[in-house]
Amino acid sequence: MDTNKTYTKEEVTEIAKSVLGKTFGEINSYQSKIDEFSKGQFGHILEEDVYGYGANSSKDADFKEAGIELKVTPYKKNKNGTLSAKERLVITIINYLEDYKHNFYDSHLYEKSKMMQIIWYLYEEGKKHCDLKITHELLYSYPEEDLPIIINDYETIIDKIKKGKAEEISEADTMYLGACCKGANSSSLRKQPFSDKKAMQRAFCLKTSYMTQLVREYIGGEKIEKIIPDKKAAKLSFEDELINRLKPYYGKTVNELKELLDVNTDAKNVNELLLAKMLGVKGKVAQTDEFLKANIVPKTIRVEENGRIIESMSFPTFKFDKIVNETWNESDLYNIFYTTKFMFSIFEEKNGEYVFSKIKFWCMPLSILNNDIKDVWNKTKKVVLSGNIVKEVLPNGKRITNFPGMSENKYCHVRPHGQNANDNYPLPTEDRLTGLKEYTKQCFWLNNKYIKEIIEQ
DNA sequence: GCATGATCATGC
DNA sequence: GCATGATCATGC
Repeated sequence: MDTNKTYTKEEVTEIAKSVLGKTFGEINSYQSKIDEFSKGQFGHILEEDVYGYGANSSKDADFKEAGIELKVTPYKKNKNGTLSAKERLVITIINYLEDYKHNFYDSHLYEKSKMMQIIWYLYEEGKKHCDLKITHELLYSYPEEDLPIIINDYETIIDKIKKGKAEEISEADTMYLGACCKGANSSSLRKQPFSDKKAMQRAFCLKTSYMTQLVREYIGGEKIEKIIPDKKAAKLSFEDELINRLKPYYGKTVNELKELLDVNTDAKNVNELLLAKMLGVKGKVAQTDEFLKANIVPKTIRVEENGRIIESMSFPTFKFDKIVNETWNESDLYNIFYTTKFMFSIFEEKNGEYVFSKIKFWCMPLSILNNDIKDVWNKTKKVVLSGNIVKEVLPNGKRITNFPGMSENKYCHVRPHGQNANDNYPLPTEDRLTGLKEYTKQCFWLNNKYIKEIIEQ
């Protein structure tokens, strides 16, 4: 193997093109050994067998002369025919003790990501790794319209390190560039410069939601509407820019907004339509380039005249046989809160009419996620696993359960969420009291009182 | 008044 | 058919 091989930019891409349509089994030189190889091997096979250099995690770029980093990454086809990235694209480990000294263009992150030769393979469940096929490649550098957001993300992460809060950095804090936890236990704890608290090791990454849009754009050929097409001209961060655009509408009633924006409907999703109009979006706000890439989920919140928020906020139902077989960090609940930023549109009741009062961006603080929310999840798992779901059946047929209720935890609870009580998922353990083998679909809800606290912060 | 179980309505 | 957001019903 020639470890001194150097390539030009063109050669790197030319070689990437030469493996399109091939499986990993076809391109590796010792196929007999790798019917089943580990996940980290995908990149090594490209590095060693295709480009002919040794595995490399040094500070230099993979192709130093060309200034290019090689990235091999999976995508998948969803049941509904759409494409998604299978995972986030990890760029480089964050060095808490050093990275805060550098601005974006001066950073190790930029060095490792300013130009990346991305090679995509199609992940298919149940297939052997050697049978997975490489299908697309892209010589990628940050698009001009994404760069201001990525730089702002970098600064957000660095700011948290400077504030001595490295242990609180969540992927949902930022939009496209995330800081994801690397390592599962206390052996992955690292020192940080401005606090005595140790923080979990983290890496800079392009978020899964960002990679999904890249896949849909380059592999799927999709064109997606942007809220701010020219971000270079924008002086404010994306969030502040949105708030600025919406501010003129603060304090107006729903009826005034309908009139002003020429929305003539009494449909249930009228608030969604109004928001789109206020932002000058033709389609749905949730389906714009920025919201999809950043995994921002818009939610409407209504506050009653007396200040109460009547409804708690629901999340997707969980499958009983799935939750009992997962660890906390693998769970859907953890991943929703770890990666999702919410945009709350708040409507307040005044004199019997709803007034658009403001929007607020929010993500779940890690300190709550990994304590209270985790406790509720653990208890739920235990209830399902032990078969102790039903506590009592009332004469009217209503079933009182042992799932963690609203009064047990300040932040979230578990409650039914199906078409009706007979909309069931199978149980891994028969329910002891009733002998039921399946049970009403349930989901986690954010407590209405906690939502009130969030929007008042 | 509020927690909790249940259900409706809409859109994909 | 089902997920999701919205809402109802009951009883303490």
